[in-house]
Amino acid sequence: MGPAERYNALKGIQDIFPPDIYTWQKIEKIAADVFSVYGFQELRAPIIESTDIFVRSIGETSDIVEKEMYTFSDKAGRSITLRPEGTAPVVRCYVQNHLYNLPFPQKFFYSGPMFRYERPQKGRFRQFYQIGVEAFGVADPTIDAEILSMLRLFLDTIGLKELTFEVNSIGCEQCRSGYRKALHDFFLNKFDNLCPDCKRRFGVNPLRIFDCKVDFCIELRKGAPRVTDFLCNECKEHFHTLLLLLQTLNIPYVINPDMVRGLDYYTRTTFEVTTEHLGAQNAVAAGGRYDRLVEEFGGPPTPAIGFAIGMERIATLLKSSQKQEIPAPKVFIATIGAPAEKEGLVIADKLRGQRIWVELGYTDKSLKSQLRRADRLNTDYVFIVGDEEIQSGMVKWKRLSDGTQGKVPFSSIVHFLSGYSV
RNA sequence: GUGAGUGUAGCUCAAUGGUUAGAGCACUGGACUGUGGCUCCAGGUGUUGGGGGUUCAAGUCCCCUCACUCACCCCA
Repeated sequence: MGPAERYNALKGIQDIFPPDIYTWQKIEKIAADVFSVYGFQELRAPIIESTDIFVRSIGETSDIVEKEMYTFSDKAGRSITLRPEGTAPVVRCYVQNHLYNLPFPQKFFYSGPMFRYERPQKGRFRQFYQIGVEAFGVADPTIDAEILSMLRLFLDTIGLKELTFEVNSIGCEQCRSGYRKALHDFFLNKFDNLCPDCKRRFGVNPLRIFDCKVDFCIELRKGAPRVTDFLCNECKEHFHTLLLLLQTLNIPYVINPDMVRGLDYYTRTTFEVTTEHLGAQNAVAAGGRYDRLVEEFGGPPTPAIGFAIGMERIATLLKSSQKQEIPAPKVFIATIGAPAEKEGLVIADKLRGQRIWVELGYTDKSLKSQLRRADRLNTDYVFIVGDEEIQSGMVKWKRLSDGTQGKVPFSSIVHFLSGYSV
């Protein structure tokens, strides 16, 4: 690239602008509309936090903390991190501001950029946007079902199809210690045959061996104990009730006993919504329960559940499946000559005062080119103002959809367009 | 961090190692001097990502570098 193009956005970080921005606005609007009928209220947490907020919640051995965080020192030498996910800041905010004293249950949604230092690929960026929700205070699986119902309503409203809801339960800490031991015993005598990645996983988090796609690892893990077989009675009951509720709500789901989450704070319910149309990064939304996290942040024991939606991934799916809706001006004022240009500006001012979108033609362009521009903007009405119109006090109008035209007194333009005002 | 692929006009892409690197779309103007879409005509842009090498000759082959893309890893 030449000298004029030397400055580029950082790797894996993209600009969003028209026409794509309209897809993003649509996603945000539908999310806010849908979430609000479930009683979720917006919460804005900062995008930078003390590093240990993420280290302690996500887990020191997680990939995110080990190698993906944007961490740096501020001028006082404090370790600061750009948030790699949204839940930890919300929980910090919840505890710090004693939001558990708000009317129960407390339900929040948020949206904004997250940052992970990863190699970019399809559907994966270093700065990416999530819309997330968190519900605090309810242990009952009813709210798990509500959350999934809310996610379904959002995805339905936005118009996405061919999605799979995968659910699982990874139990509480008690179930998992028993399971971890059983898993350890199972893989111990197979250790030498595991792939290098899985050998590492064995020591760090044996659950992730289930994520491996290497053929002989898939073979080796056949017959391995499943976390669902190790659930305690309470967790088992919780999971079964959730599944019944999902059936009651006609939410089709697939139990994926291999689904493990990359963040350590999850307990019991985990879920993921996936698609076949996004390449390797196939999750459009994911979440789960985190019943211990509030307590770990110094708050009262508070069960909680949430999920996050990947905005880029939703936008990508929408762009390939739906025609992009681009807003168009209602009025274009084409003018001929300087006096007319001045008159056009006055008319435009009046219409804009009525909240009507008006574009101006500017007289350094021919009438033809002004009309062409009006057409490309997909304008509804063109007003033509020249010497004749100023003489007669009548402005010419033309409706571009069918080419009909007529005249209207300058003073009646707002009335003429009355159907278009707010 | 690892691997593979791709870099040519604003965009999508052509060009056997051989003259002055082309086409479509888009943009601007004209045919129609005050009327858009359809048609026709005209117009402009490139250090072929950058650097080095091989060759009589490199967009094309080789090396380095940068960028992008996809995949692994991991995840939204």
